[in-house]
Amino acid sequence: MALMLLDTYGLVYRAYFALPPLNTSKGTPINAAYGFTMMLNKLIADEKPTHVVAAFDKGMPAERIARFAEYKAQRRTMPDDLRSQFAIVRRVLQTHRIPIAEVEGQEADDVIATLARQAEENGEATIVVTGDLDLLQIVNERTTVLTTRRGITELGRYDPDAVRERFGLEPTQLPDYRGLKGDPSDNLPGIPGVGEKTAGRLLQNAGSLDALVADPTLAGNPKLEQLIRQYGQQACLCRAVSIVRRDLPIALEWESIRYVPPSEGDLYALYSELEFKTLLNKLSAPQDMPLLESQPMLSGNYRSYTASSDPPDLLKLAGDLRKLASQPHIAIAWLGDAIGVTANGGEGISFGRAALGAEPVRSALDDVLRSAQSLCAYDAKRLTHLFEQSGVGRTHFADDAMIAAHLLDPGRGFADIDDAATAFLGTQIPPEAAAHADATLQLVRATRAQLEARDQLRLYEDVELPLAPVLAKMEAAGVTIDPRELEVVAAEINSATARLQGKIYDFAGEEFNIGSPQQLGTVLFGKLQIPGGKKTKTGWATGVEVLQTLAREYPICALVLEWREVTKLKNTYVDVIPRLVDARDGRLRTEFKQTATATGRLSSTNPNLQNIPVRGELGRRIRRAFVARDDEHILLAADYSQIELRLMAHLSGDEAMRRAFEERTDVHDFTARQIFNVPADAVVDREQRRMAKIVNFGLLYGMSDFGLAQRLEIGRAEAKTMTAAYFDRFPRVREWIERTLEEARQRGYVATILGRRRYMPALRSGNYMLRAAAEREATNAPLQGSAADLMKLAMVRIDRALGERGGDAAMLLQIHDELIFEVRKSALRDVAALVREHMERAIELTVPLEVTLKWGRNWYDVEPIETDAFARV
DNA sequence: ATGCACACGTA
DNA sequence: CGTACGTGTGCATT
Repeated sequence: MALMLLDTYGLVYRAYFALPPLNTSKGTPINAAYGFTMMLNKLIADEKPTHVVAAFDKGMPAERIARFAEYKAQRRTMPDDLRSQFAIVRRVLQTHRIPIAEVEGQEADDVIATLARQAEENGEATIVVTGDLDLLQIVNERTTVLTTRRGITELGRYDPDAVRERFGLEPTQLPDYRGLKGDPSDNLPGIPGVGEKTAGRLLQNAGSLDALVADPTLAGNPKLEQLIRQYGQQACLCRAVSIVRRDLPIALEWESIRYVPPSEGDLYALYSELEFKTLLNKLSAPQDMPLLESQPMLSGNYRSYTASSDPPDLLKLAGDLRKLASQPHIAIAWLGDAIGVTANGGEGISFGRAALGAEPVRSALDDVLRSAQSLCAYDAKRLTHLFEQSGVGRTHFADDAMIAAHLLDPGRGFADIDDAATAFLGTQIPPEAAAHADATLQLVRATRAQLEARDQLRLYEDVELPLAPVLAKMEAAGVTIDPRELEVVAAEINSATARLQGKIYDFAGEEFNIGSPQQLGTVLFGKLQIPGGKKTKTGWATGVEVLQTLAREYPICALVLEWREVTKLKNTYVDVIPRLVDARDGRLRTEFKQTATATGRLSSTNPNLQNIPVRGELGRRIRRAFVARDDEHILLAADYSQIELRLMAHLSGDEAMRRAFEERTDVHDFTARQIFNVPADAVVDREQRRMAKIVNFGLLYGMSDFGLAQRLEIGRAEAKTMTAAYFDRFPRVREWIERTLEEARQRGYVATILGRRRYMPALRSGNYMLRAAAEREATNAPLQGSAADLMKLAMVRIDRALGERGGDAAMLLQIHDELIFEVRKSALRDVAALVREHMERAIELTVPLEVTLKWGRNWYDVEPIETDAFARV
C-alpha cells in the first residue's frame, strides 16, 4: 500500500515554467495543465500508488502572516495565464478520480504533512510529490519525498538517507537549518552571514537551533556567537514559519481516497477537449472494454523460497514444487531474478532463478510443466529461452497474456505485466514472482474472454501464439557473420570519411563537428551564406531534402551528404555488428518483438536486423557479411512482391487493380498507363512510372493532394488532377478508403483480414491535425496489418513444414515482407518450393500472391532462382 | 547520466 | 501535410 500526496500548486507552478507557452486551438493557455497531467500519469505509472490525494492551498496563510509580516511579501503574483489553468487542473484531477484536500486558510504543505502523519500512524507508506524542498522535514522511514528537478518528468527522491547525504542533517533538523540560513525566496532573513555551510556545521555541532540560542558558545567562534545572540530570535521566527503543521483537522477516510484508474472514455473526452495530443495517442483503449472497478491488491497464499546451495533447502523446494505436479493449469512468471509458479488455486511458489541449476529443482519443475494441461505466461518467448538454457523440457504455452493484451489494444505498449494488470484487472501486483504468476492466470482469463467476444481467438490461437516459439527458434539460431567482409567495408568507409572530412573543412575554412546539425547549419547558412536555409524549431534544417537541392550548386552539401552516409554506416552497422557477434559460434542474434507495433508487424532490436542497408551500394555490401553457416549451406531469401497493393486490390475489390495483378504486369507500369492514358502499344517512360509508383505508395500511406504534390514536385492542382484520374480508373479504391474511415469513425477501430484491430480514437478528435494523422493511420493499418497477418501465418506453417523435413533448413530472419532461411544445399529446391507454396497460399485472396525467391552464399549475392526450375504447384 | 531533437536505416 | 519501426549522434540538462 502506498499513499501519494501531491503538492498540486507546486507541481503546476513547476510545469508552467518548465514548458513553453502552449495554447489550445481556441487560445486557452494550457502548458501548466498539460505538464501537470504528464507528471501525474508518469507518477501513477512509476510509483503505482494505491491511494492518491491532491492537496491545494486555500485562502491566505493568515496565521503565518500574523506571525511574520514579511513572509512571502516578496513572492510575485501569479501570472494570469497560469491562474486560469487551475480550473483545468481540477478537472484533470476529477477525471482521474483523485480527491482534493484543502483546508481553509492553510497551505498545501500543512495538509500534506498532516495526511502523511496520519498515514504513518496507520503504518502506511507515503510518497509526497512537491516542487520545493520545504517538505523534506517530514521525511522518515515511512514517508518519502519526491521533488521536481529539471523539466517535468525528473524527480529527486528523498528518503532519510538521501536527506542525510544531501544536507548532513536529519530531516527533522531542516526547519532549524532554514531558520539559520534564511531563504530569500520566501523573504526569510535568517542570520546574516550564515549560509548553507555554516548553518549545517552549527547544527551538526549543537544539535538544534534552540540549543544554540540557549548557549551561543556552542557556535565555536566569537563572531558567530555574537551573531546568534543578536539574531537568534529572528532565526527562531524564520524557523517557525518553516515548520509545517501536522495537526490540521482533517479526517482521512482511507477507503475514500483509494486510487481507481480513470475511465478511458472520460480521459479521451478530456484529452481531446484539451488537445493533449501525446496523451491522446497513448490512449487508445478499446471502447468496448469494460473497466473494472477498483479491486483490492491481489492476494494469495505465496510461500517464498530463496535459492540456496544448501541441499536440504533445494530438496524442500523441489518437493514443494512437485506438489503442483497434478495441477491442470500452471502459470509461470520470471521477475528479475526470481521465478514464480502458481496453480489455479492461487497457491504459489517463488524461488531464485539459480535454483534451476540444481537437478532436483529442474526436474521437479519439468514434471510440473509436463503434467499440466495448460501452461501460461506473460511473454512466453522469454521463458522459452530460459527453459532452453536451463534444460527444462516443456516449452509449449497455451496462453501468453502479453500477446493477448497486445491484440486487445496494439496501440498501447504494454511494457510489462504490471502495465497489463493495471489496464485489464485494475489491480497492482505485489512485487513477488509468485504473485506475478497468479496475476498472469487472471490476465489470461480476462483477456481470453475479450478475445472471444471480439472473434479474435483464431488470430490469437492459430497465428500469434504459435508464432512465439517460431520466433524463439529464429532468435536462438542467429545468423553467421563473416567479420572479414565487414573489415573490407570498414576500411573503405574509414578512408572515405577522412577524405570527406578534410574536403568539408577546406570548403568551410574551419574545423567543426559535421555531425552536429546545429554547427553544420551555422557553417552552411551562416558563415558560407548558402541561400535556401530553412528553419526548424531549434535552428537550421539540414536534412537530406534540404542538402540534396543544394548539392548541385554547393559541393560542400554533396560532401556532407556523402559524409553522413558513410558515418551512419560505420556507426550503426560496420562498427557495431562485430561487437554483437556471439564469440562462441560466430553468430549474430536479434530479438524479435511480437508486441511492439500498432499494426501487427514484428520489430527487431539488439540489433535491429530489419534495417540492414540495401539501397546504396556501399551499405548494401554489409550484406556480404551475412553468410550461410558453412559450405554445405546457402541462404534463401523469399519476399512477397507488392503485398500491400495486392491487399488493397483484394480488400477494395477494384476490378482494374485486380486485373493488373492477375495479368502479372508491373503494377507501377500499369498504374502509369491508367493515369497518364498511355496506349497499349506505347511505352511507359521512366518518369511516368516513377510518378505512378509515388502515387501508389502515397495511397498506401493515406497521402493527401498536398503531400503528393510535394513528393512529385508538382503543383497542388496538378496533384489533384492526378488523384482524380487515379480514382477514376480505380473507383473501388476510393470507396474502400472512405468506407474504412467511416466504419472506423463509427466503431472506433480498423481491422485486418484476420480481425486484428487497431483502435483509433483520434479519428473523432476536434483537432484537424490529430484527426488527419489518424485518418492516414487508419487507411494504412489494415493494409500493413493484413500483410503482417499473412506473413505470420506463413511463418507458422513454414516452420511446421520445415520441422517435418528434419533439420535441413532454418528460418533466420523476417524483414516484414521477406524471410531469410539457411538451407542445406541439397534441400534448396524442395525448401524453396515449400516456402513459396506456404507464402503464396497463406490466405486465399482474390488476387494472386507472388513470391520472389533468391539464393546465394551470402545476403548480398542472392540471385533470383529460375522460376522454371521451381514451377508453381 | 539521461532525455530530447534530429537524422536516417529498413519495409 | 504518406505508414510502421530502432538506433546513432549531439546537446542541454542533472
